[in-house]
Amino acid sequence: MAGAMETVADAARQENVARILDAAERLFRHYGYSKTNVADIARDLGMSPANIYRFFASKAEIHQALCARMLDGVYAVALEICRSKESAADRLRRYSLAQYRLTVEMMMDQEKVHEMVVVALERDWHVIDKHIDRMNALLAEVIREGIAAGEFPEQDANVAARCFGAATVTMCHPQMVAQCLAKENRATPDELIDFAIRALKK
Amino acid sequence: MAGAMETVADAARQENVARILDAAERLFRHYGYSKTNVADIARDLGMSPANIYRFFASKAEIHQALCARMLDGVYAVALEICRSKESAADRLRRYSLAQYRLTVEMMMDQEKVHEMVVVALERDWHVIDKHIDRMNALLAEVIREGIAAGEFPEQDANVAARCFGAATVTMCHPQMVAQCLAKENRATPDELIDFAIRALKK
DNA sequence: CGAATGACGATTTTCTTATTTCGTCACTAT
DNA sequence: ATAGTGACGAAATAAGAAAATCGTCATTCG
Repeated sequence: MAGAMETVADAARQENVARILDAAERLFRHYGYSKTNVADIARDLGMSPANIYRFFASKAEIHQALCARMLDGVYAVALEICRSKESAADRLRRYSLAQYRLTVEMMMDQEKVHEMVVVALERDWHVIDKHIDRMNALLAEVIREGIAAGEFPEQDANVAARCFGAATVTMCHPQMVAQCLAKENRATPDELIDFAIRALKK
Repeated sequence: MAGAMETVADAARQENVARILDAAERLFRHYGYSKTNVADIARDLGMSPANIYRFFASKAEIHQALCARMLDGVYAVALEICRSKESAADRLRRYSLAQYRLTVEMMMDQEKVHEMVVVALERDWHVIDKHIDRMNALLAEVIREGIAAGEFPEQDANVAARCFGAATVTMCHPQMVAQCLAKENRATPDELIDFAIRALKK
C-alpha cells in the first residue's frame, strides 16, 4: 500500500518533471538558455517559480536534465541501429551517419541551440562523459560481434571502439561539426567512415 | 641599385616585424592577449605606439602574424619528420606524436595561451585553414611514397591524408586535446595512431 | 498532510557613465 | 625622403549604480 502510494507519487512527480523539461526545451530553443529564466518556465506552465524548485534544485539542473534527455534520444537511435541484423560494418556505417545527421540537425537550429551546447560542454561534462561511455560500449559490442562473425580480425574490442569513436569525432562533436561544415578541403562523412571501418578490418 | 635598396629596406622591415612579434609573443603569454595593448608592446620595444602601425595595420594583425609564425614552427617540425628516411608508417607515427606533443605543450601554458587559441579559432580561421591544407599536403606526400614503396595498397593519397588528419584530430586540435587530457576512457595517442595507420594499410 | 505559493535576501545581470585603447594624421628629425 | 612621433577622435572596455533573477522559507490551499 505504501509502496503503491510511493509509486503513484513518483509517477506524478515524473510527469511534472517531464512537463517542466518540455517547457524549458521549448523556451530555451526560442529565447536561448540565458534569456530564459525560471519565472518564464513557471509562467508557461501556469505554476509559481518556487514550485519549479520542488523538482529541480537549480536552473542549471534543469539544463543538465534536458541535456541528458536529448542524449537519451541519440542513444536510442544508436541502440536501434546496433541491434539490427545487418553486418557489423553496415551497422557501424549507419551508426556514424545517424550520429552525423543528428548532430548537423542539432547545430542547424544555430544561435540558441549553440549556446546550450557550449553551456553543456563546460558545465555538464560528466553527463556527456557518461553518454560517451555507453556509446563506446555499444560500439564495442558491435565490433565484438563483427569479430565473432569473422568480419573483423581478432582485436581488443574496447580499444577498437574508443579508436573508432575518436576517429569519427569530427562527425558527432557539435563544435567540430560546426567548424567543419561547408569546408571544402575536408574528408566527407562517407570517406571517413570507410577509413575507420577499414582500420577495423586491419 | 634600386633593387638593392629595396632589399635592404625590406630586410630592415622584416627585422622590425620580427622584433615586434617577439615582444608581442612574450607580453601576450605573460599578460594575456586582451590585457596587452599596443602601447605596452611599443613601450617594451622603446618605440611609440604609432610606429607599430607602420608594420601592422591593427592589433588583430599582430595576433594573426604571430599565429602564422607559430604554425610555421609546427610545419617545420612536421616537414623535418616527413623528409626523413624511415618507412612511411614510422614517419606518420612520429608526425602524429610530434603534433600531439606540441599541442599538449602549447595548452600547458594554460590560461593566457588558451585565450590566444580561442581568438585564433574564431577570427584567424583562414590562417589555420592554410596550415591544415599544407599539413594535409605533407601527409598526402608521405602516403604517396608509402604506396609507391608497396607499404600501403593503391588508394587516393589526398583522400587518405584528409581521413588520416580527421581521424587524429583529437591529438592536434587544441580544444580537443584540452578536453580529452587526463580523461581515462579515451583512446591513447599510440592506440589511435596504430588505428589510423592500419586503415591506410587496408 | 503534502502540494503549491508569495514574499524576501543574496547574487547576477543589465544599464549608464567614465576611462582606456585603438588607429589616424599632420608633423619632426635624421 | 624615410623612419619615427605626439596629439587626437572614434570605438571599445572598465567601473559603479540600478534592476532582475535565483533560490529559500514560512505560510496558505486543497
